Amino acid sequence: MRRSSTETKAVILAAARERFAADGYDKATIRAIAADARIDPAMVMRYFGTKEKLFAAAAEFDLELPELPADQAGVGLVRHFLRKWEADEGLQVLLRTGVTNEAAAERMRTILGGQVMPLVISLTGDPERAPLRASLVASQLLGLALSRYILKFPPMVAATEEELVAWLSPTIQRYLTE
Amino acid sequence: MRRSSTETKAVILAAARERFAADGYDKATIRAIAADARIDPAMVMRYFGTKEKLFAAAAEFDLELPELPADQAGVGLVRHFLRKWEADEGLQVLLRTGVTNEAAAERMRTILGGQVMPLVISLTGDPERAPLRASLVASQLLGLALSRYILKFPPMVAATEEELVAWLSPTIQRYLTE
DNA sequence: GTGCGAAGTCAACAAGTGTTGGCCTACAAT
DNA sequence: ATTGTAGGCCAACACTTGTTGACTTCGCAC
Repeated sequence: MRRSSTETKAVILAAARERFAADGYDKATIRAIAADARIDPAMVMRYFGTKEKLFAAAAEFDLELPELPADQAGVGLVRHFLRKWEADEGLQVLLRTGVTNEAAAERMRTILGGQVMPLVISLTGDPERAPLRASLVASQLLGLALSRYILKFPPMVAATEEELVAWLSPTIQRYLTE
Repeated sequence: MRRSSTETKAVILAAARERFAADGYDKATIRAIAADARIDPAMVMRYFGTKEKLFAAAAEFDLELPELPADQAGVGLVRHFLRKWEADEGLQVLLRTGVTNEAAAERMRTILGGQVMPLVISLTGDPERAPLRASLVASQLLGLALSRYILKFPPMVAATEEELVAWLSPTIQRYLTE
């Protein structure tokens, strides 16, 4: 039984996302990805050309930040971030490899500048301090993901979504409005 | 000109720290470390046995958290963390590889439990919520390091120590006392 | 000077990596 | 039934990695 070209490409991409998210760029082997997709490693090269290009495709990512009332931005951002992380492997892919890979780090900077900053500007109407505000917000949210999902600090793993929202949202709110 | 055994071992360890901090465990090659130390790769093995053991030695780390008056803990912790990061490569070594290496992640959990938590307990006198409080503090401080030193978000890189202390210390203070 | 042990080098290994090119083989159109 | 083509596989390449063991050389004690 044979798969269509687009089908196979999608299967490979899904397997790649999973592996990159779980293991990071270097430890996610073309052979391992191919095995997950039940396919020969050569096919991965045929469809994506190169491991770097495969990663670029797997790291495609949109935060899909919602419009938010300014006084609930903190709560909304923390909750949205947590749900996005758990629903979409893209963020984990980027964080897992951005730490040791300049291209992935650059991608995260681009997301900060292209997706987070515009929201902060529209929320605060203050283009001057928006870059710093956006970075501070990102620092706390990425720190959350790091300690809960990557380093797995036990209290962060045990905490519920609502507890985390309650603790972190005032921080985010202050970074946006103070 | 020949070096003594202990001298050589120290030179290797210093080179290893630098490489592990800059590149992470996998990309920091025994050969690269040896070249930095102007020595044959075989010597590294002779002195440390194995790459894993060399890493364990290079990742030895003490936060050296100071005693702090409870009402200035936020300011003190942020400032101490920033200075410690810049003075000692140990933290960078751990963060750069903890993201894709379970042993290093475990080490960070140990530091959280063995060094941060005790301070939080002595600061708050509340052993019940100390684990969560300590984790929240760590999440913001590690997020800071991540965005400033690893991902290099431009506004975080440009900010001065005092600006960062001013922004982050209320957060830390609240995680400790609220 | 002669040894001898410690400090250092060299060459090679086995395993794993991304990547390539040639070869099959199923399937739909003719 | 034949055949062309697109999907798939296999074996091998060139290279890098950690690691090993045999060999060399320096410098001090006698």
